[in-house]
Amino acid sequence: MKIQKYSRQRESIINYLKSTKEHPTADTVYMNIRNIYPNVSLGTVYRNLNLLVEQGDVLKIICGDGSVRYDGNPMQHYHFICTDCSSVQDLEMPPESLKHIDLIASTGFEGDIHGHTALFYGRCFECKKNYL
Amino acid sequence: MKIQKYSRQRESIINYLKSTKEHPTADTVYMNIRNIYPNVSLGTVYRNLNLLVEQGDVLKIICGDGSVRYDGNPMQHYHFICTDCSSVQDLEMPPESLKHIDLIASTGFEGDIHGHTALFYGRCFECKKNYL
DNA sequence: GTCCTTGCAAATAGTTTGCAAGCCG
DNA sequence: CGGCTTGCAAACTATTTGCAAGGAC
Repeated sequence: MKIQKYSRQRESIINYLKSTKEHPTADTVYMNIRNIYPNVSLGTVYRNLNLLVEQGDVLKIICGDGSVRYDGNPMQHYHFICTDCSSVQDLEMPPESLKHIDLIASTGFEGDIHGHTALFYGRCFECKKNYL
Repeated sequence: MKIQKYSRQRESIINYLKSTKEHPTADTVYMNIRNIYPNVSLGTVYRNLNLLVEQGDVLKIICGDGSVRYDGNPMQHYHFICTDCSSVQDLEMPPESLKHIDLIASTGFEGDIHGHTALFYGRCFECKKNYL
């Protein structure tokens, strides 16, 4: 891990990410940080997001359509994305509850499987209400 | 499904995709089609890939890093990506062997889960040899 | 003072689109 | 012929990077 100095922009980014459950995009982070530091640049936001992801302080979520979102909770957990409103939500399931699928995937495969990524989709609670 | 006319470029793209297990990127498809039709444009390749994916003739694979690859086998199946050489390989496991994880993910979640995407990673058979 | 970090702008990668010409049916 | 498809180039989106000025320690 390389030497790193304090920066209020970085602090502000991580604070914002830890304060929300929205799983914002880089651009949404940028919009929010600009409320506090109006001169912050998008480049700075990207540089810090990459840094935080590298350090393991923030998760980078690649959604099913290739778009990218960030999560201030670095603990391993699974995500759900609503096919109606595109919101990304955390799932409560314990992370180890899917550990066995690596073994299932290994059957008949000659390489070594070390892990997986998974993303669940469907209709979220809010959108479900519109279908009554 | 809209009216569609034959085009040798499209035919050539689907033939190429069905002939390989490499899971090529759009650019790799372009390179290969250019061997047959040197004047084909990248725009045409993208237009046809999107069309084929829409029609369900081809799968679009979003890799863990957000890069995109295409698969000429449209049957549902899971993929493995090697963390050493980045190759993408098909897994033999029956697609229904993971159907139960949607139920696991549903516990404690108020929305409806309709499905999931999953991608396995590790070291492929070829790369494994280099570690003996 | 050193050198990490920033703002700005330009550069890049991947993909899409407008348009006139070309090809299928 | 009508209209889907193409090649070409320009446009676009998301992200990265070079550089001189600013800030942390």
